[in-house]
Amino acid sequence: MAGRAAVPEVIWARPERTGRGPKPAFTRADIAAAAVRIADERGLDAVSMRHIAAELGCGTMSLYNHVPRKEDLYELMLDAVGAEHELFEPTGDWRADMLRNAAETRAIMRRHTWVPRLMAGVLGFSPNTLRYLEHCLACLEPLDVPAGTKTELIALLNGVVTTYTANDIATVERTRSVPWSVEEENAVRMAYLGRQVATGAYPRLAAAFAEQSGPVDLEEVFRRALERVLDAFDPERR
Amino acid sequence: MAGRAAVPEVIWARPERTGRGPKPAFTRADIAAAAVRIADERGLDAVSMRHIAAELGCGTMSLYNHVPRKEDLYELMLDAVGAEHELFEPTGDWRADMLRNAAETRAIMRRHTWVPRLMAGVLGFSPNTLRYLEHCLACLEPLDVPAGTKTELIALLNGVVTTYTANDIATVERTRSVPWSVEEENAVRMAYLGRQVATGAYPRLAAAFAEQSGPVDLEEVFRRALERVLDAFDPERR
DNA sequence: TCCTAGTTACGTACACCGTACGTAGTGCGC
DNA sequence: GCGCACTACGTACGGTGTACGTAACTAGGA
Repeated sequence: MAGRAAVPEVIWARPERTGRGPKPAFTRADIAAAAVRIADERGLDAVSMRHIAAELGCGTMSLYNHVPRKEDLYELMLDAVGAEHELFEPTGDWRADMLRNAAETRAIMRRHTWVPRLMAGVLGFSPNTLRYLEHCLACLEPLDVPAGTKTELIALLNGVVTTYTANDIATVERTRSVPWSVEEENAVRMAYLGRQVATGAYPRLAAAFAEQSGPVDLEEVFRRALERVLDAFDPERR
Repeated sequence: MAGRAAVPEVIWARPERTGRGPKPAFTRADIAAAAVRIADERGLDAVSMRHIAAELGCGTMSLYNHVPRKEDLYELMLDAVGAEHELFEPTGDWRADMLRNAAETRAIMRRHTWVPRLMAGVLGFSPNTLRYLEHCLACLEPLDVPAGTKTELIALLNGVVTTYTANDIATVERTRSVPWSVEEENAVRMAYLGRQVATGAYPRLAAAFAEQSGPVDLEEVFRRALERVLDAFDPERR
């Protein structure tokens, strides 16, 4: 152990202010809000310490008094958008409540298309994440299964929401700083896919393509996936 | 449209070589292999054009003759590890076959801990992805549901595998270039979580914590999640 | 056969990134 | 009132992706 660097504390365990010295010109929340604003408007890659500082009208290095590392900034950002979850009063219908939670998560991700990318790298138990977890458990109160199963349900459902929504918005986030539109990029990718399938190298895939008439309703696909997951945990449906 | 930049072709649609000029000193596959090697050994953040060039013993800018943008490199990397999927002969038991596919995906991600992070940003229909998709459809041949439902099953299952495995390995990837160990970082995070739960602010979460006796077997949790998803699509189980 | 056009390889250069470090000034706790 | 812990911030360093220019090379058309 001797000589080894100590593990820094989680950002949430670090006190925002200790009392001594000049009054800070901005708070941790200000920084997070600025970062979120930048990510929303100009994409996640535009979230640099310099840009945040510019947005806040302060020097770049001042930020490090509030946020020790950039990775902590990412946790702040995720926590900030986590606050957008409405922690409504559970209705007693756990399926409906969880569907509502899922819909809200999806909506949040649509508003902040960079969220899935950050979630893939950060395992955060931020205050708002914990609050949301607790809220989900409250919604699941009527469900008569062990608590461990409930957390598994929450994890599974959140995972499905994330991956499904991430696929929808991946192109949006990618084409952020590029001189062509999302639709154009999608068209190119779909054209390639169509050409590949047409070669005959993927017969079953081709059949699946041929089967579908008209455009897929992504919202409907999403809804079905959620229902399936909920079914898998519903004692009355098995 | 006039004056607008054209959308570049998907990397897979670009021919590897057109015939004129000097013989290339390395191939696209060489670049992908070098990138994967670096990512495995030193983490995804170490995958820079300069490092790849050093690994290949060539100039940095030479790479751009083979890979127009770095994002394309990411697609190459994902396709390269996609080749590690064993496309076995379907047994006729679609559940067993899909479980095997899922286990392989999980194993691949454990070998290449950077995969989830890349998958969150790249929507790729690379050759190996298409082959894997076709293979999954072959495994699902005995399942008597519409083709659309089968693709939904594949998507849902892959999503679950990704999110579950990503959570396991997120810390591994994060602590790559940092002077403390994964265990130490996890300990700090868990300590914080324990402290928060102990405050009493999250009673249901606390109850869930108290309920579990002994450490959770992540592998078992994973297996259960898969079974649940498969159940949701199994006509004989509903 | 030779010429030329398209490709490859590669060095230089630029704008940008995270952040280590040093300095100056502020205001709470003793 | 003093000291010290804290804030703010400028400078600088080593890294990044990649635009651009140049030289060498080779296949196809004359």
